[in-house]
Amino acid sequence: MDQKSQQRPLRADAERTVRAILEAAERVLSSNPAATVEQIAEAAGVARTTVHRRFTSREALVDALTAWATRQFHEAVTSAHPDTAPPLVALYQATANVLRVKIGWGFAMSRTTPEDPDVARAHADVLDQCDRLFQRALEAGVLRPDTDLAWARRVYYALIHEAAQNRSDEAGDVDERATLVVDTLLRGVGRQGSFLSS
Amino acid sequence: MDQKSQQRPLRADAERTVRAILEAAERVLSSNPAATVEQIAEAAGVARTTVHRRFTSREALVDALTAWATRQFHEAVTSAHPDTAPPLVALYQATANVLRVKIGWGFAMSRTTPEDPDVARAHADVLDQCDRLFQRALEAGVLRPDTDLAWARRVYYALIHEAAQNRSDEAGDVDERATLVVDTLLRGVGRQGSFLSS
DNA sequence: ACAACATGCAACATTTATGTTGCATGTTAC
DNA sequence: GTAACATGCAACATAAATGTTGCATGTTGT
Repeated sequence: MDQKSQQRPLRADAERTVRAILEAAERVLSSNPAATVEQIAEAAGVARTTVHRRFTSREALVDALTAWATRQFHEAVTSAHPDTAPPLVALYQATANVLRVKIGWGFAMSRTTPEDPDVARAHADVLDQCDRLFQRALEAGVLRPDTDLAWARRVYYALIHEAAQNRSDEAGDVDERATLVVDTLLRGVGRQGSFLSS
Repeated sequence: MDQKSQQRPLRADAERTVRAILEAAERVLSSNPAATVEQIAEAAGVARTTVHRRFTSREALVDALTAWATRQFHEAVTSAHPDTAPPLVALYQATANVLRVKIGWGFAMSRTTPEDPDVARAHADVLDQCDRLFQRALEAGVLRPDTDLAWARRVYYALIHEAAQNRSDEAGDVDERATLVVDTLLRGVGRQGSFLSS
Protein backbone atom coordinates (compact mmCIF):
# COMPACT_ATOMS: atom_id res chain seq x y z
CA MET A 1 0.00 0.00 0.00
CA ASP A 2 2.93 2.26 0.61
CA GLN A 3 6.23 1.28 -0.94
CA LYS A 4 8.28 3.79 1.00
CA SER A 5 7.26 3.16 4.58
CA GLN A 6 7.17 -0.64 4.39
CA GLN A 7 10.21 -2.23 2.80
CA ARG A 8 9.33 -5.86 3.62
CA PRO A 9 5.92 -7.29 2.70
CA LEU A 10 3.55 -7.39 5.66
CA ARG A 11 1.59 -10.37 6.81
CA ALA A 12 -2.09 -10.31 5.86
CA ASP A 13 -3.34 -9.32 9.31
CA ALA A 14 -0.78 -6.55 9.62
CA GLU A 15 -1.83 -5.17 6.25
CA ARG A 16 -5.42 -5.04 7.48
CA THR A 17 -4.26 -3.25 10.60
CA VAL A 18 -2.46 -0.63 8.55
CA ARG A 19 -5.61 0.01 6.51
CA ALA A 20 -7.72 0.20 9.66
CA ILE A 21 -5.32 2.73 11.16
CA LEU A 22 -5.29 4.90 8.04
CA GLU A 23 -9.08 4.84 7.77
CA ALA A 24 -9.46 5.61 11.45
CA ALA A 25 -6.94 8.41 11.15
CA GLU A 26 -8.98 9.95 8.35
CA ARG A 27 -12.19 9.75 10.35
CA VAL A 28 -10.73 11.07 13.58
CA LEU A 29 -8.50 13.76 12.09
CA SER A 30 -11.21 15.11 9.82
CA SER A 31 -13.30 15.92 12.86
CA ASN A 32 -10.32 17.03 14.96
CA PRO A 33 -6.99 17.69 13.21
CA ALA A 34 -5.21 17.86 16.56
CA ALA A 35 -6.37 14.44 17.68
CA THR A 36 -3.82 12.28 19.48
CA VAL A 37 -2.37 8.97 18.36
CA GLU A 38 -4.26 7.45 21.27
CA GLN A 39 -7.60 8.55 19.83
CA ILE A 40 -6.67 7.27 16.39
CA ALA A 41 -5.61 3.92 17.82
CA GLU A 42 -8.86 3.65 19.76
CA ALA A 43 -10.90 4.40 16.64
CA ALA A 44 -8.93 1.79 14.75
CA GLY A 45 -9.53 -0.74 17.50
CA VAL A 46 -5.83 -1.30 18.19
CA ALA A 47 -3.38 -0.43 20.95
CA ARG A 48 -1.38 2.75 20.66
CA THR A 49 1.84 0.78 20.60
CA THR A 50 0.66 -1.00 17.47
CA VAL A 51 0.28 2.32 15.69
CA HIS A 52 3.84 3.19 16.67
CA ARG A 53 5.05 -0.15 15.38
CA ARG A 54 3.54 0.48 11.96
CA PHE A 55 4.42 4.16 11.71
CA THR A 56 7.62 5.48 13.18
CA SER A 57 5.98 8.71 14.27
CA ARG A 58 2.74 10.61 14.22
CA GLU A 59 4.09 12.66 11.37
CA ALA A 60 4.91 9.53 9.39
CA LEU A 61 1.33 8.37 9.85
CA VAL A 62 -0.11 11.63 8.58
CA ASP A 63 2.34 11.63 5.68
CA ALA A 64 1.35 8.11 4.71
CA LEU A 65 -2.28 9.19 4.82
CA THR A 66 -1.52 12.18 2.63
CA ALA A 67 0.46 10.09 0.16
CA TRP A 68 -2.34 7.56 -0.08
CA ALA A 69 -4.96 10.23 -0.78
CA THR A 70 -2.69 12.07 -3.17
CA ARG A 71 -2.26 9.02 -5.34
CA GLN A 72 -6.03 8.64 -5.60
CA PHE A 73 -6.39 12.35 -6.30
CA HIS A 74 -3.89 12.22 -9.12
CA GLU A 75 -5.54 9.15 -10.59
CA ALA A 76 -8.96 10.80 -10.36
CA VAL A 77 -7.82 13.75 -12.44
CA THR A 78 -5.66 11.87 -14.92
CA SER A 79 -8.36 9.33 -15.69
CA ALA A 80 -10.61 12.17 -16.83
CA HIS A 81 -8.21 12.74 -19.77
CA PRO A 82 -8.14 16.51 -19.22
CA ASP A 83 -5.67 17.02 -22.06
CA THR A 84 -7.58 15.20 -24.77
CA ALA A 85 -11.28 14.90 -23.96
CA PRO A 86 -13.57 17.83 -24.85
CA PRO A 87 -13.10 20.48 -22.12
CA LEU A 88 -16.62 20.29 -20.73
CA VAL A 89 -16.59 16.52 -20.66
CA ALA A 90 -13.21 16.40 -18.96
CA LEU A 91 -14.29 19.07 -16.50
CA TYR A 92 -17.34 17.12 -15.50
CA GLN A 93 -15.50 13.82 -15.34
CA ALA A 94 -12.65 15.19 -13.29
CA THR A 95 -15.10 16.85 -10.91
CA ALA A 96 -17.04 13.66 -10.33
CA ASN A 97 -13.87 11.59 -9.91
CA VAL A 98 -12.32 14.01 -7.44
CA LEU A 99 -15.56 14.28 -5.48
CA ARG A 100 -15.66 10.52 -5.12
CA VAL A 101 -12.21 10.58 -3.55
CA LYS A 102 -12.65 13.72 -1.52
CA ILE A 103 -15.84 12.52 0.11
CA GLY A 104 -14.33 10.21 2.66
CA TRP A 105 -10.74 11.45 2.46
CA GLY A 106 -11.36 15.08 3.26
CA PHE A 107 -8.66 15.46 5.87
CA ALA A 108 -5.97 13.65 3.93
CA MET A 109 -6.62 15.84 0.89
CA SER A 110 -6.71 19.08 2.82
CA ARG A 111 -3.12 18.69 3.96
CA THR A 112 -0.86 21.30 2.46
CA THR A 113 1.90 19.71 0.47
CA PRO A 114 4.34 17.95 2.82
CA GLU A 115 8.02 17.26 2.32
CA ASP A 116 7.55 14.08 0.30
CA PRO A 117 8.72 14.96 -3.23
CA ASP A 118 6.36 12.39 -4.79
CA VAL A 119 3.38 14.06 -3.18
CA ALA A 120 4.57 17.50 -4.17
CA ARG A 121 5.07 16.36 -7.75
CA ALA A 122 1.62 14.77 -7.90
CA HIS A 123 -0.01 17.95 -6.65
CA ALA A 124 1.93 20.10 -9.08
CA ASP A 125 1.02 17.75 -11.90
CA VAL A 126 -2.67 17.96 -11.04
CA LEU A 127 -2.39 21.73 -10.91
CA ASP A 128 -0.82 21.78 -14.35
CA GLN A 129 -3.44 19.51 -15.82
CA CYS A 130 -6.11 21.73 -14.35
CA ASP A 131 -4.55 24.86 -15.79
CA ARG A 132 -4.15 23.31 -19.22
CA LEU A 133 -7.75 22.14 -19.14
CA PHE A 134 -8.93 25.63 -18.27
CA GLN A 135 -6.78 27.06 -21.03
CA ARG A 136 -8.38 24.70 -23.51
CA ALA A 137 -11.83 25.56 -22.15
CA LEU A 138 -11.05 29.21 -22.71
CA GLU A 139 -9.93 28.62 -26.28
CA ALA A 140 -12.96 26.45 -26.94
CA GLY A 141 -15.24 29.28 -25.85
CA VAL A 142 -16.50 27.52 -22.75
CA LEU A 143 -15.10 30.25 -20.52
CA ARG A 144 -15.55 33.97 -21.04
CA PRO A 145 -12.53 35.44 -22.85
CA ASP A 146 -11.82 37.93 -20.05
CA THR A 147 -11.63 35.23 -17.39
CA ASP A 148 -8.69 35.26 -14.96
CA LEU A 149 -7.66 31.62 -15.12
CA ALA A 150 -5.94 31.65 -11.74
CA TRP A 151 -9.12 32.93 -10.14
CA ALA A 152 -11.22 30.43 -12.07
CA ARG A 153 -9.11 27.58 -10.80
CA ARG A 154 -9.37 28.75 -7.21
CA VAL A 155 -13.12 29.08 -7.53
CA TYR A 156 -13.27 25.59 -8.99
CA TYR A 157 -11.23 24.11 -6.14
CA ALA A 158 -13.40 25.93 -3.60
CA LEU A 159 -16.62 24.69 -5.17
CA ILE A 160 -15.40 21.12 -5.13
CA HIS A 161 -14.41 21.53 -1.52
CA GLU A 162 -17.88 22.79 -0.64
CA ALA A 163 -19.62 20.07 -2.61
CA ALA A 164 -17.58 17.41 -0.83
CA GLN A 165 -18.61 18.56 2.63
CA ASN A 166 -22.01 17.01 3.35
CA ARG A 167 -21.73 13.36 4.30
CA SER A 168 -24.15 11.05 2.53
CA ASP A 169 -22.81 8.27 0.38
CA GLU A 170 -25.82 7.83 -1.83
CA ALA A 171 -25.34 6.31 -5.26
CA GLY A 172 -25.91 8.92 -7.97
CA ASP A 173 -25.28 11.63 -5.44
CA VAL A 174 -21.81 12.31 -6.82
CA ASP A 175 -23.10 12.99 -10.33
CA GLU A 176 -25.65 15.39 -8.93
CA ARG A 177 -22.99 17.25 -7.02
CA ALA A 178 -20.60 17.32 -9.97
CA THR A 179 -23.32 18.85 -12.10
CA LEU A 180 -23.96 21.44 -9.42
CA VAL A 181 -20.27 22.34 -9.23
CA VAL A 182 -19.75 22.69 -12.99
CA ASP A 183 -23.03 24.50 -13.40
CA THR A 184 -22.25 26.96 -10.63
CA LEU A 185 -18.72 27.47 -11.89
CA LEU A 186 -19.90 28.34 -15.38
CA ARG A 187 -23.22 30.09 -14.79
CA GLY A 188 -23.15 31.22 -11.16
CA VAL A 189 -26.46 31.52 -9.34
CA GLY A 190 -27.71 34.80 -10.80
CA ARG A 191 -30.27 35.55 -13.44
CA GLN A 192 -29.07 36.86 -16.80
CA GLY A 193 -28.33 40.55 -17.31
CA SER A 194 -28.48 43.61 -15.08
CA PHE A 195 -25.28 42.94 -13.14
CA LEU A 196 -22.41 44.92 -11.83
CA SER A 197 -19.52 44.58 -14.18
CA SER A 198 -21.00 43.61 -17.53
CA MET B 1 -11.52 46.26 23.87
CA ASP B 2 -13.04 43.22 25.54
CA GLN B 3 -15.54 43.76 28.30
CA LYS B 4 -15.66 40.16 29.44
CA SER B 5 -12.04 39.23 29.91
CA GLN B 6 -10.93 42.48 31.54
CA GLN B 7 -13.16 43.60 34.38
CA ARG B 8 -10.99 46.50 35.60
CA PRO B 9 -9.79 49.14 33.14
CA LEU B 10 -6.22 48.57 32.06
CA ARG B 11 -3.47 51.11 32.16
CA ALA B 12 -2.62 52.62 28.77
CA ASP B 13 0.57 50.61 28.25
CA ALA B 14 -1.16 47.38 29.20
CA GLU B 15 -3.91 48.07 26.72
CA ARG B 16 -1.30 48.50 24.01
CA THR B 17 0.27 45.22 25.03
CA VAL B 18 -3.06 43.41 24.74
CA ARG B 19 -3.54 44.77 21.24
CA ALA B 20 0.01 43.80 20.27
CA ILE B 21 -0.57 40.27 21.54
CA LEU B 22 -3.85 39.88 19.67
CA GLU B 23 -2.37 41.21 16.45
CA ALA B 24 0.68 38.98 16.81
CA ALA B 25 -1.55 36.02 17.55
CA GLU B 26 -3.46 36.64 14.34
CA ARG B 27 -0.27 36.85 12.30
CA VAL B 28 1.39 33.82 13.83
CA LEU B 29 -1.68 31.59 14.05
CA SER B 30 -2.78 32.34 10.51
CA SER B 31 0.47 30.88 9.24
CA ASN B 32 0.54 28.09 11.83
CA PRO B 33 -2.62 27.34 13.81
CA ALA B 34 -0.67 25.11 16.19
CA ALA B 35 1.84 27.81 17.11
CA THR B 36 2.85 28.01 20.76
CA VAL B 37 2.26 30.85 23.18
CA GLU B 38 6.01 31.33 23.13
CA GLN B 39 5.97 32.09 19.40
CA ILE B 40 3.05 34.47 19.80
CA ALA B 41 4.79 36.28 22.64
CA GLU B 42 7.96 36.59 20.59
CA ALA B 43 6.04 38.01 17.62
CA ALA B 44 4.34 40.47 19.96
CA GLY B 45 7.69 41.53 21.41
CA VAL B 46 6.79 40.56 24.97
CA ALA B 47 7.72 37.81 27.41
CA ARG B 48 5.63 34.68 27.52
CA THR B 49 4.71 35.40 31.13
CA THR B 50 3.13 38.67 30.06
CA VAL B 51 0.82 36.82 27.72
CA HIS B 52 -0.23 34.57 30.57
CA ARG B 53 -0.86 37.59 32.78
CA ARG B 54 -3.26 39.10 30.25
CA PHE B 55 -4.95 35.87 29.20
CA THR B 56 -5.57 33.14 31.72
CA SER B 57 -4.89 30.44 29.15
CA ARG B 58 -4.01 29.86 25.53
CA GLU B 59 -7.66 29.05 24.91
CA ALA B 60 -8.73 32.34 26.47
CA LEU B 61 -6.39 34.18 24.13
CA VAL B 62 -7.78 32.48 21.06
CA ASP B 63 -11.32 33.05 22.30
CA ALA B 64 -10.62 36.74 22.80
CA LEU B 65 -9.21 36.90 19.30
CA THR B 66 -12.29 35.18 17.93
CA ALA B 67 -14.63 37.45 19.85
CA TRP B 68 -12.81 40.53 18.61
CA ALA B 69 -13.03 39.43 14.98
CA THR B 70 -16.61 38.29 15.35
CA ARG B 71 -17.72 41.72 16.52
CA GLN B 72 -16.11 43.30 13.46
CA PHE B 73 -17.65 40.64 11.23
CA HIS B 74 -21.11 41.31 12.59
CA GLU B 75 -20.67 45.04 12.22
CA ALA B 76 -19.43 44.60 8.64
CA VAL B 77 -22.58 42.78 7.64
CA THR B 78 -25.07 44.83 9.61
CA SER B 79 -23.73 48.13 8.32
CA ALA B 80 -24.53 46.98 4.78
CA HIS B 81 -28.25 47.13 5.70
CA PRO B 82 -28.95 43.72 4.16
CA ASP B 83 -32.63 43.85 5.18
CA THR B 84 -33.48 47.21 3.66
CA ALA B 85 -31.03 48.21 0.91
CA PRO B 86 -31.61 46.87 -2.61
CA PRO B 87 -30.33 43.27 -2.67
CA LEU B 88 -27.54 43.86 -5.15
CA VAL B 89 -26.33 46.95 -3.35
CA ALA B 90 -26.41 45.24 0.02
CA LEU B 91 -24.66 42.19 -1.41
CA TYR B 92 -21.84 44.29 -2.78
CA GLN B 93 -21.56 46.40 0.33
CA ALA B 94 -21.53 43.42 2.68
CA THR B 95 -18.93 41.70 0.53
CA ALA B 96 -16.61 44.67 0.55
CA ASN B 97 -17.06 45.23 4.29
CA VAL B 98 -16.41 41.61 5.17
CA LEU B 99 -13.39 41.46 2.90
CA ARG B 100 -11.91 44.45 4.65
CA VAL B 101 -12.17 42.62 7.97
CA LYS B 102 -11.21 39.19 6.72
CA ILE B 103 -8.05 40.41 5.06
CA GLY B 104 -5.87 40.66 8.12
CA TRP B 105 -8.07 38.65 10.51
CA GLY B 106 -8.24 35.44 8.52
CA PHE B 107 -7.36 33.11 11.35
CA ALA B 108 -9.65 34.69 13.90
CA MET B 109 -12.57 34.49 11.48
CA SER B 110 -11.89 30.92 10.45
CA ARG B 111 -12.44 29.61 13.96
CA THR B 112 -15.52 27.45 14.23
CA THR B 113 -17.94 28.88 16.72
CA PRO B 114 -16.51 28.52 20.23
CA GLU B 115 -18.41 28.21 23.51
CA ASP B 116 -18.92 31.93 24.00
CA PRO B 117 -22.68 32.49 23.57
CA ASP B 118 -22.16 36.05 22.34
CA VAL B 119 -19.96 34.83 19.51
CA ALA B 120 -22.37 32.05 18.63
CA ARG B 121 -25.26 34.51 18.59
CA ALA B 122 -23.36 36.95 16.37
CA HIS B 123 -22.52 34.22 13.88
CA ALA B 124 -26.10 32.98 13.82
CA ASP B 125 -27.33 36.52 13.36
CA VAL B 126 -25.01 37.08 10.40
CA LEU B 127 -26.17 33.79 8.92
CA ASP B 128 -29.79 34.87 9.25
CA GLN B 129 -29.13 38.25 7.67
CA CYS B 130 -27.38 36.51 4.80
CA ASP B 131 -30.24 34.09 4.26
CA ARG B 132 -32.83 36.86 4.36
CA LEU B 133 -30.78 38.88 1.89
CA PHE B 134 -30.57 35.93 -0.48
CA GLN B 135 -34.30 35.35 -0.10
CA ARG B 136 -34.92 38.97 -1.05
CA ALA B 137 -32.51 38.66 -3.96
CA LEU B 138 -34.42 35.63 -5.16
CA GLU B 139 -37.74 37.46 -4.98
CA ALA B 140 -36.26 40.48 -6.70
CA GLY B 141 -35.17 38.31 -9.60
CA VAL B 142 -31.47 38.72 -8.97
CA LEU B 143 -31.07 34.98 -8.42
CA ARG B 144 -32.42 32.27 -10.65
CA PRO B 145 -35.75 30.98 -9.31
CA ASP B 146 -34.49 27.40 -9.06
CA THR B 147 -31.51 28.34 -6.90
CA ASP B 148 -30.82 26.30 -3.77
CA LEU B 149 -30.29 29.10 -1.27
CA ALA B 150 -28.25 26.99 1.14
CA TRP B 151 -25.85 26.13 -1.67
CA ALA B 152 -25.76 29.73 -2.84
CA ARG B 153 -24.81 30.90 0.64
CA ARG B 154 -22.04 28.33 0.91
CA VAL B 155 -20.70 29.33 -2.48
CA TYR B 156 -20.80 32.96 -1.42
CA TYR B 157 -18.87 32.27 1.79
CA ALA B 158 -16.32 30.22 -0.15
CA LEU B 159 -15.79 32.96 -2.74
CA ILE B 160 -15.24 35.54 -0.02
CA HIS B 161 -12.78 33.22 1.63
CA GLU B 162 -10.86 32.82 -1.60
CA ALA B 163 -10.89 36.53 -2.37
CA ALA B 164 -9.53 37.29 1.09
CA GLN B 165 -6.49 35.04 0.68
CA ASN B 166 -3.89 37.05 -1.25
CA ARG B 167 -2.12 39.55 0.95
CA SER B 168 -1.80 43.02 -0.51
CA ASP B 169 -3.35 45.96 1.30
CA GLU B 170 -3.70 48.26 -1.66
CA ALA B 171 -6.33 50.96 -1.55
CA GLY B 172 -9.15 50.24 -3.99
CA ASP B 173 -8.15 46.60 -4.00
CA VAL B 174 -11.08 45.64 -1.81
CA ASP B 175 -13.65 47.07 -4.21
CA GLU B 176 -12.05 45.20 -7.05
CA ARG B 177 -12.20 41.96 -5.16
CA ALA B 178 -15.78 42.52 -4.01
CA THR B 179 -16.80 43.07 -7.61
CA LEU B 180 -15.07 39.86 -8.59
CA VAL B 181 -16.84 37.91 -5.86
CA VAL B 182 -20.32 39.20 -6.65
CA ASP B 183 -19.75 38.87 -10.36
CA THR B 184 -18.52 35.30 -10.07
CA LEU B 185 -21.32 34.40 -7.68
CA LEU B 186 -23.98 35.64 -10.08
CA ARG B 187 -22.49 34.93 -13.50
CA GLY B 188 -19.85 32.27 -12.93
CA VAL B 189 -16.92 32.19 -15.32
CA GLY B 190 -18.58 30.51 -18.31
CA ARG B 191 -19.87 31.89 -21.55
CA GLN B 192 -23.62 32.01 -22.11
CA GLY B 193 -25.51 28.98 -23.41
CA SER B 194 -24.55 25.40 -24.26
CA PHE B 195 -24.10 24.11 -20.72
CA LEU B 196 -24.90 20.96 -18.89
CA SER B 197 -28.04 21.43 -16.91
CA SER B 198 -29.99 24.21 -18.63
C1' DA C 1 3.61 -28.50 14.03
C1' DC C 2 6.64 -24.85 14.22
C1' DA C 3 8.97 -20.73 13.39
C1' DA C 4 8.28 -16.15 12.33
C1' DC C 5 5.35 -12.56 12.84
C1' DA C 6 1.73 -9.49 15.20
C1' DT C 7 -0.73 -7.68 18.98
C1' DG C 8 -2.01 -6.14 23.76
C1' DC C 9 -0.44 -4.60 27.97
C1' DA C 10 2.29 -2.40 31.37
C1' DA C 11 5.96 0.27 32.43
C1' DC C 12 9.22 3.65 31.43
C1' DA C 13 11.79 7.66 29.33
C1' DT C 14 11.60 11.99 26.94
C1' DT C 15 9.98 16.02 25.29
C1' DT C 16 7.30 20.06 25.02
C1' DA C 17 3.73 23.30 26.05
C1' DT C 18 1.28 25.33 29.63
C1' DG C 19 0.68 27.82 33.68
C1' DT C 20 2.67 29.90 38.20
C1' DT C 21 5.53 32.57 41.42
C1' DG C 22 8.95 35.91 43.28
C1' DC C 23 11.68 39.65 42.55
C1' DA C 24 14.04 43.48 40.34
C1' DT C 25 13.28 47.12 37.21
C1' DG C 26 10.70 50.33 34.68
C1' DT C 27 6.00 53.17 33.74
C1' DT C 28 1.88 55.41 34.50
C1' DA C 29 -1.57 58.13 36.77
C1' DC C 30 -2.70 61.67 40.08
C1' DG D 1 6.95 62.26 44.10
C1' DT D 2 4.83 58.23 45.16
C1' DA D 3 1.95 54.40 45.06
C1' DA D 4 -0.10 51.31 42.17
C1' DC D 5 0.56 49.00 38.09
C1' DA D 6 3.27 46.47 34.28
C1' DT D 7 7.02 43.98 32.41
C1' DG D 8 11.18 40.87 31.99
C1' DC D 9 13.56 37.18 33.79
C1' DA D 10 14.53 32.96 36.03
C1' DA D 11 12.94 29.18 38.19
C1' DC D 12 9.59 25.86 39.12
C1' DA D 13 5.52 22.82 38.73
C1' DT D 14 2.35 20.16 35.98
C1' DA D 15 0.33 17.83 32.47
C1' DA D 16 -0.02 15.49 28.21
C1' DA D 17 1.63 13.44 24.07
C1' DT D 18 5.19 10.89 21.95
C1' DG D 19 8.11 7.12 21.45
C1' DT D 20 10.36 2.64 23.42
C1' DT D 21 10.97 -1.89 25.49
C1' DG D 22 10.01 -6.58 27.36
C1' DC D 23 7.02 -10.17 27.74
C1' DA D 24 2.93 -13.03 27.35
C1' DT D 25 -0.47 -14.42 24.16
C1' DG D 26 -2.40 -15.13 19.76
C1' DT D 27 -2.13 -15.61 14.49
C1' DT D 28 -0.24 -16.68 9.99
C1' DG D 29 2.22 -19.13 6.48
C1' DT D 30 4.35 -23.35 4.96
